Amino acid sequence: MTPSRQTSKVTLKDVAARAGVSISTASLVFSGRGPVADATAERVRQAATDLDYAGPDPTASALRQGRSGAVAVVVEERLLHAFRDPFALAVLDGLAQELDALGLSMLLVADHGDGESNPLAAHAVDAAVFPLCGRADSSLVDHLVARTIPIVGAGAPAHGSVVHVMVEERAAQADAAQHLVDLGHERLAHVTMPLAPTPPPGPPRTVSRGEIADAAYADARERALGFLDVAPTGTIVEASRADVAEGEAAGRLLLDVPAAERPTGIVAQSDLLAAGVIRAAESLGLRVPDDISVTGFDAVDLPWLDHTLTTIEQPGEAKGRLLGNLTRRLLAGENPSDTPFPVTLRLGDTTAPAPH
Amino acid sequence: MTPSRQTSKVTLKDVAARAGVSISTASLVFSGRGPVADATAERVRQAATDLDYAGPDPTASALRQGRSGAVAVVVEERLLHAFRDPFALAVLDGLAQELDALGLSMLLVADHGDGESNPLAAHAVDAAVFPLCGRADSSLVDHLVARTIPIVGAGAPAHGSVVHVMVEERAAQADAAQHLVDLGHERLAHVTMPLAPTPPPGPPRTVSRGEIADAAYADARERALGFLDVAPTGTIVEASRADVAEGEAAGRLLLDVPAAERPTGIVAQSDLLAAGVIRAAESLGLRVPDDISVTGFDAVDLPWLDHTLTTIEQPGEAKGRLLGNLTRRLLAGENPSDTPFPVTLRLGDTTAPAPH
DNA sequence: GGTACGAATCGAATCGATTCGATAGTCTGG
DNA sequence: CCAGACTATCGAATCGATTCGATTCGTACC
Repeated sequence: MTPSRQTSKVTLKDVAARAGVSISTASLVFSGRGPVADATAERVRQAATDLDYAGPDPTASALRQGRSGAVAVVVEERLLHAFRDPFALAVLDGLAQELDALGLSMLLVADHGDGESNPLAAHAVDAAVFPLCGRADSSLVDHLVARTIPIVGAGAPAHGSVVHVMVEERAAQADAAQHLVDLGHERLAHVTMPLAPTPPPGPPRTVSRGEIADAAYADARERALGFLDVAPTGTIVEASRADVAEGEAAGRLLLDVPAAERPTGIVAQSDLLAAGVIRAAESLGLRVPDDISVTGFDAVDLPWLDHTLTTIEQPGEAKGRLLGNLTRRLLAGENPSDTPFPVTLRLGDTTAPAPH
Repeated sequence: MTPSRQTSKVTLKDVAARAGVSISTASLVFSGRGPVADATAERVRQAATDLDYAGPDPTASALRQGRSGAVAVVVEERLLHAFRDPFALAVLDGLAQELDALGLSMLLVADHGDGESNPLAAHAVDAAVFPLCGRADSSLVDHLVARTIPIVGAGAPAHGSVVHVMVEERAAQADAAQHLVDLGHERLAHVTMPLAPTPPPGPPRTVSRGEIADAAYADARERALGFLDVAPTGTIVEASRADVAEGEAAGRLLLDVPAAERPTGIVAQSDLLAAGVIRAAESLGLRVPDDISVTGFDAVDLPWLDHTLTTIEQPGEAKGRLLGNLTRRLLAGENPSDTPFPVTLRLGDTTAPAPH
């Protein structure tokens, strides 16, 4: 219904013809790369306007130049779950800022894990980023390596060609546990994020040391090991998702028991899980931190939570920017190495000396 | 440091040469489009394996076929803010599901609004989606139209070439307000989302009828008009962001006044804002719904909220899928028209008869 | 006045595939 | 035994730009 539907696409050739110059000259006008007389440039621009030319075709340009201006951002789960955690969102945001400044766009790619469909085979990208710690191996990596596309990751996938931003998950989580021990807590428990891509559905469940060691997700595994370093006899419960509802369920599982068996300190692997645990505690009539101490991980902003969590401070936006930086350097031909990303324990009001 | 860095990229030509067939035959093997003898196909595949060929170059393929397999998903703000609302995330997720099924990927594009840099000029996309209601006009639209790229939107941008999913914002919000009137409430107030891309920073503020009429964001404007249809004398407050913190600030502004002036019913334009208002009320010692009734919009899942909001039910995932469907039909050459998306009032426990 | 130089422009090769029409070879049936 | 149908393969054109080396032209300098 538009007044004049263009019958065929306008190309640089058409513009050049109308301006009375060669295609190469017209190209120079748009790329601004070569010396072009002002008058000529103006004629070309006028012709482009007349013909409604929208600029050089990005595909053709990409083919010739060998770069597409897009970076694949790979997430494992459905977007809904991947970005429900404010921490993931912060990382994405930081990454977006950095890439934006480089004129790169993000191609959101879901890695379903079935080696079958390869969502990347059909797309031209200049680099790939795995911004969230996922499973240790991804079939996508082999493909990317074969295409000689640089890869940046946040702890996963584990592969020699992936440049990583590395967090000392184990030590950090041990710090949180040690903090509780220092406060006199003796019965500690731990709530993990999912240990594998498809955790057993249903309510949170207690997991064994062996299951920890075999966990497919490195971040969950390392944090659990850090907890065990400090509290070797502590109970460990796996949430099937790292969100408030699962955290609350895990909290109820741990806390809805006779007082003598009840842990007094709970180390959660994420702030959302910690918030859930706190909700569980309070709904059972237990006060935080008087009766129960709780720690989180990430230090995200939860305006609806009436506590300041004791947690591991991990600035997500900065992490995302760092990922972006590594991407830039790889694209510039540099050879950056894995980069540590420091995190620290932040004291809040959800931990206090053990009761009694 | 990889053992054998390929000196030059492997192309279809190399594979064809090694397999002893023509380029065209090799192409047929990968696209599976033409009749190829099993033995030949096998030889080609073997050659590809030998040479570490990662499949046809997506850029070249895109150029020849005229489609890139990517869809631009345009959001206005920084990603961090755009997807902080679970509703936005749900829409994105539904859209992702639908596009995934079509073999399309999402190119996340931030529309900064400055007509200067055009993030889309450099990228090949087959369609563009504006999944969240944003400002009425975007300079990107003209560019997309010139490139004859189909566009789908959720209420914005307003342009003849954009196919929309349409929500009766005004009527829906009026329903919520009417519900409060039916319960006997006489002093009503309204908390709006930002009315324009860059709302005055600082705390929420009361806005005039004129500012409503001039609002750049159609959804905020229409909802406010719906509120006014029912409560022409109600107070209206604009939040500078649609999140819990701003909702709480707006709530305090409205409720921290002498009881005689205090509204007994507050209609918020989003669930997050409503949750914030509830927090403000409770921190002032007011009970919801006994003292104050509050309504939201969207019916998102807020596991941390100890209420079931009375709200407008707007299934975000379904909305996203609908956007995906329209995209599919446009790409298939169909000519779909704007599609209504029904929303309904859902009663929860945050509204009750007016006190006294 | 002729040569050398720089600026502006152009022609043609190239990026790496897809696809159409042509050709060679195989099989069926009358 | 040959016309007709069908299968497998190939050559060449094409998608729409970018870019390198060559060409043209005017000017400055000796």
